[in-house]
Amino acid sequence: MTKAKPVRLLKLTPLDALEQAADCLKLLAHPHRLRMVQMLLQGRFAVGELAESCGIPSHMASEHLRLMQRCGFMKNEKEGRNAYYQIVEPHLAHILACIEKRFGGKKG
Amino acid sequence: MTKAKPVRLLKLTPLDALEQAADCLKLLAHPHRLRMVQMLLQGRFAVGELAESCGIPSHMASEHLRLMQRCGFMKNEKEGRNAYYQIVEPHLAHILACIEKRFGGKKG
DNA sequence: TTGACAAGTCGGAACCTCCCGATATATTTG
DNA sequence: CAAATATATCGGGAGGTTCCGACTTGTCAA
Repeated sequence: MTKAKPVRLLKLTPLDALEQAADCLKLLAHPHRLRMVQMLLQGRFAVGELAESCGIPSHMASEHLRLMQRCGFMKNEKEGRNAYYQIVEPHLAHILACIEKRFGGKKG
Repeated sequence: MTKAKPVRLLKLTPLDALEQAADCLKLLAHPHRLRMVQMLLQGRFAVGELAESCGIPSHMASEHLRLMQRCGFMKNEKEGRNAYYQIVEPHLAHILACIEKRFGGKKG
């Protein structure tokens, strides 16, 4: 026997799946995008409303939303001159819940 | 009354807390760091073992670990010429569970 | 049709992250 | 002591992200 590494019964996610996961987390890892996701999990909002709540110009909100739409987090519906976005990735609710639990879902 | 924005009873995390959250997520958003966290949630490992499992040189693992230590995710214990790392942020387990549920905790 | 408004797109500057080779420090072994 | 091993640190180049102003497109209202 050659040193016999103790393999300790690990459950490891393959690295290429972790790479996908990392890409999704990178997308979430932005305060304005987190705020938009948090709002959209609670209601229906147009780009301008999301932008105002983040304190950014609406063309930047539009870019953030486009990124999140591309990776399958959300879709949009046009209505007159407004565009309403909607979460379509169900796991976002779980992850946001984790984040809120750690970073002030409650008072402090 | 002036237009009376419908405030829709939203629960919003303040932007500065979301900024902290985003910083933590950025740190997690890397396939090798995710693998290391996943391993350390299941056992005790030295830098070299973590590095080997990620397929990277150990001095790079060391850097990743230092970043995660700085932000309070983990601490280390030296033992002879080895350094063993240990998760100290309890919420990492929850977030990793979310990630595994979405990105192949099981087979596919 | 004209003007105002909402949303989306484009190009570029500033900044940050990732990765690497080289080097440093500490510990054990001969 | 010198050599080997494990970990940590440093400097820099490549590539990516964020943000912004300027512009375009599409819609509604007068």
